[in-house]
Amino acid sequence: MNEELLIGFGQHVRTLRQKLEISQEELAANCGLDRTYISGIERGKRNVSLINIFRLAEALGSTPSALLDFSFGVTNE
Amino acid sequence: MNEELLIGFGQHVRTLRQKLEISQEELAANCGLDRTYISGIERGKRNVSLINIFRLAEALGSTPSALLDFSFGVTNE
DNA sequence: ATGTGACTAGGAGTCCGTT
DNA sequence: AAACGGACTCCTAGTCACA
Repeated sequence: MNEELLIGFGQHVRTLRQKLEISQEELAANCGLDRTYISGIERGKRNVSLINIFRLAEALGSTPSALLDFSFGVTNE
Repeated sequence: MNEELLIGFGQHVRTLRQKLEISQEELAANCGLDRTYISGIERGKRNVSLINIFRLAEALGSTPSALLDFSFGVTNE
């Protein structure tokens, strides 16, 4: 299911952010996005688009490719 | 700039599709998207969202991570 | 410092067609 | 087979007040 995918992505973003020991607010500032938007992403409520994936990756000191490299419960048949 | 990013992504999609020797129409059918939408993506006119990146990756016999692993002219900065 | 619901504008994505 | 356009629906980007 798609929901799982967004949640998996969000958790991955959160993990990377916490590794940097920065708040959602700081991350938001670093990539020019809104704090509540970051919150929505980490909770899997947002279907982020390509451009914002690149922005996030940069702000997280990672790469877009690495940002999509996560496992998620493939409830999908 | 963002435009370069979308174009880079689009070219990468096109390359992968041509390796499979399938048409845009076939790719569209394989990932449940519209033919004209695929065309737009390959031309760098579309800012694809996360869920569709995953769908494209699957239909291309690749991974989302690999799909974002391309270089693009960083006209940025 | 974060979660959440609601909101508008604009873009994602579809469907018709022509070149 | 693919580029491109118009018109359409619905969702995402981005922001707000508030829990």
